[in-house]
Amino acid sequence: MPANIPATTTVKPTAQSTTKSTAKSAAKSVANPPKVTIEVVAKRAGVSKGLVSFALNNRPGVAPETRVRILQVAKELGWKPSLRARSLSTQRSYALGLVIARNPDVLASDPFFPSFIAGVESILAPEGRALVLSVVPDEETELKTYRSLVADGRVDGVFLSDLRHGDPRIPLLAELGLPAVTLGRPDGPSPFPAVTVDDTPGVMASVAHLATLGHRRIAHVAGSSTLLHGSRRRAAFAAALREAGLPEGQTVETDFSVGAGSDATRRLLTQDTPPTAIVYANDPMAIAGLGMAHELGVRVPDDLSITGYDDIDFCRYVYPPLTTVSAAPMAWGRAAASTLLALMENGSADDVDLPAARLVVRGSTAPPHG
Amino acid sequence: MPANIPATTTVKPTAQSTTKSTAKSAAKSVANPPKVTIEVVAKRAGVSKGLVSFALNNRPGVAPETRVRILQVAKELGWKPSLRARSLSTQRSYALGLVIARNPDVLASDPFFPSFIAGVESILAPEGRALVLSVVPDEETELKTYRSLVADGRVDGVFLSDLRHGDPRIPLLAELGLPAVTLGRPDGPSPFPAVTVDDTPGVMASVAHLATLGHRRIAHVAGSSTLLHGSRRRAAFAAALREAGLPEGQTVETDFSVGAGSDATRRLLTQDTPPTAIVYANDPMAIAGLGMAHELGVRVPDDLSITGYDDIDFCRYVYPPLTTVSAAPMAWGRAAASTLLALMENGSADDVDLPAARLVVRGSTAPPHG
DNA sequence: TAGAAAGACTATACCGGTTTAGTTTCCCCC
DNA sequence: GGGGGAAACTAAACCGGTATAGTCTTTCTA
Repeated sequence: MPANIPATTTVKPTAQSTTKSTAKSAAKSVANPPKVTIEVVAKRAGVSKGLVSFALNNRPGVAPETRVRILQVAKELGWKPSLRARSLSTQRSYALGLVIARNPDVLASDPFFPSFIAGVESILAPEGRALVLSVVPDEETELKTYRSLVADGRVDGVFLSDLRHGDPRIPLLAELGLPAVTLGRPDGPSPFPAVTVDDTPGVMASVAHLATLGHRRIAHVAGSSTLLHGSRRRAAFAAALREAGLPEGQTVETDFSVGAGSDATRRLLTQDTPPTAIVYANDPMAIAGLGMAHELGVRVPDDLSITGYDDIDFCRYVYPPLTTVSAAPMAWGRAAASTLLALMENGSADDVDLPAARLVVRGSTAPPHG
Repeated sequence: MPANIPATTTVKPTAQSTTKSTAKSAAKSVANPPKVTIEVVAKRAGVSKGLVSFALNNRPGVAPETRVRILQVAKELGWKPSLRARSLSTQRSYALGLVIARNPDVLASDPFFPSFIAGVESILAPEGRALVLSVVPDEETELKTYRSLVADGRVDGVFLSDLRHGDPRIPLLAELGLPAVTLGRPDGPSPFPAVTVDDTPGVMASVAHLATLGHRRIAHVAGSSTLLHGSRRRAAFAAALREAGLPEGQTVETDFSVGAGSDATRRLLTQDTPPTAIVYANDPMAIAGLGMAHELGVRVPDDLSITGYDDIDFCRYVYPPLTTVSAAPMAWGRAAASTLLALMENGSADDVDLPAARLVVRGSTAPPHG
C-alpha cells in the first residue's frame, strides 16, 4: 500500500475476463521452505544469535573454531542475513541512488547514462548493492526526490550528475547528511569527492585540430550554460581560439537536444559568412548538424568541418564519420561507484581524476576549401 | 558495508590529506531532531501504537474522531512511517525492478529504455515506489540478478523486457513467486499480464508504403531472432511482402547494434542486384544504414529508400529525415507500471494492448527511379 | 434484563537482524 | 591462592513498524 493513502483507488479489480491470475499463490504455496533465519542458525550451531551475528560480521570476541563452525552451519543451511532486518537495525539501505533531471527527449538521445549506469552496476552488483534510479522532469521535483529518498532511507548515497552553477543539490545533500559523489568538480564549495573527466583538453584539441587544418571561422554550438559542462566546454572553446590566435568565434547556446542542435546549425549556416567549422558540445547535436548541412546542400567535410563530443556509437557510422572527443562513461561510472562506496566506508574519499577525454579524428573534419 | 565484511571499520578517518570530509558528521550532528516514530505519535495522541497504525492504514475499528485526531497529530509532528520498519514487518520493499541484459553498446544507442523508464517513474513516484535498476552483461548474470533481487527482497515485482523465445525468465519468476509484467506477449505460456504495443502493423505498413511507391526489391535488416520482437518484425516483413504480391525479400540478421546495421547495409548494397529499399528493425541501424549508403555513393531516397523503427528523436534530424514507425515508449512505461501495481494489489491484472505503432512517413522513402 | 455481539482500543508478539550490558570461564601474576 | 582482567559467550534491548489476541464498553437482542 502506498505511504498513506486516502483513497486507495489505486487499483480496483476490473471485472473483465481475467484469464490471468498472478503466479504468486501458485508458486509460493508449493514448496514453502521453512525460512532459515539467524535464530535457526544459532540454534543449530548451539550458540546465541548475537554470536552468529558477530561471526558473520567478523567481529572480535568469537573463538576461531566457533566462528568456523558457525559459518559452516550457515553455509549448510544456506542462510543469508535478511537485508530488510539488517536495514532496520543498521539504518542503512545498501543501495545507491541516481536522480536524473532531464527532459525525456534529451535524455533519450543521450547515450551517456546507459553507459555510465552499466559502469556503476559493474561495481555495485558484486558488492551486493542496488541502484535506485529516478528520472524526474524538473529541478523542483528533483530536489523533492532527494528529500524523499533520504526520508525513506532508500539509499545510502547518491551520484550527482549534470552539475549546475551554484548547484542547489550540494547544500541540500550536505544538509540532509547524504553522502554523494559529484561527476565533475562543482564550481562552489563542496563537501563531496569529485570524480572528474576533464573535458577541456578534448574541446581545445578539437579547436586546435581545426585551426591546424586551416579553419579561421569556427563556431560553437554550446550546451546549456546553466550546466557546468555546458559552460566549461564553451569556455574551453573560447580559450582554444585565443590560443590559436583566431578571432572570437560565434557561439549558439542550446539545451543539448538534437532539435536545438539542428536549429542552431541552420542559423549558423544561413548567414552571409557562415563558419567553415562547427564544434558541437555533444554528439547528438553534431549528428543533427550533419543532417542540417546535408539539407542545406553544405558538404561535410568539404564545405564544413564538424566535431562532436562523447564519441557515441553513432559517430563511427554516420557519413562522414564524426570527429569527436571520446569520454569514457563506463569507466566514469566505475570510478564514481568505487569512490562513493569508499566514501561511505571510510567517511572520506579523495577526488579522482580520470584520463582526460581525447580527440578522435575521423572524416568529418578536413581543410577548408578556399 | 558489503554483505559480510571482515572489519567493521564503518567510518574511520583515513589519515590522508583529507581536505574533504564527509558531509555526514557535520550535518547530522547539528540539528539532531528527536526522531519521531509511531511511538511518539501514539503517546502524543494518547493511544497505543497499534491504533496509530490502524488509523494510518485506513483500517476499520478506529473511531472516526480518533482517526482524525491521530492523523492530525501525525501531521503536526511530521511523522512518516519508516519504510525500513514497514518493509521488515510486511515483507515488502515497495520497490519495482528492471533488469536489462544488453551489450552496453547496444544499450547506449537505443533510446527505448530512458523513455520507458521516464514513463515508469511518472507512475511510481506518486505512489511512493522506487525503481531498482540493474544492467547486466549476459543472460546468466541476468537470471542470477533476479534470484538475488528476490532473495534480498529488493523488489516486489519486475518488468520483463526484451522477451526471448522460450524465455527462461518466465518460469524462473513464476518459481520465485515474483510478480511481473511482460513487455509484449511471450511466445509460451505465461502467468503474467502482458502490456503490448503491437509492432506488426507498423512494419507491415512500412512495407506496404514501399510497395505502393513501386519498390519490388525490398530487403530487411532484422534484429536478433532470439528476441521476440526481432523475429516478429521479421515475420511481419515477410507477411507484408506476400500480401503485396512481392517475391520473398532478402533478410540480414543482426544484433540490433549500430555497427551491425552498418555492415548489413554494406552487404546488401554491394550485391549485383541490390535492393531499392531496406526496412530496418530499429532506427539506430537505419541511421547507420543511411551513413553507409552515403559512403557507398548510394543516394537516399533516390537510389534507395529506407525505413526504421521506433521514431527516435534523431529520425527527424538526419538527412533525409527518416521514415519510421512510431512506438510510444513513455506511454508503454506508464501502462506497464500501472499494470504491475495493479497485479501486486489485486493478485491479477488484465493484459493491456496499447495503440499499435504507426508509420511516420518522412523523406527517406520515395519511388524507385526506373 | 441477562447475554451476546459489536466497537474501540490496548498489550504484546513478531519481522530478523545488530548491539550493549552482563555473565562465566580461564589464565596470569604477585 | 586470591584478585584482576581478558576472552568467549549469552540475554535482552533495540530498530519501528504490523498484526493478533484480548480487554473493556456500549448497544442490540431475546
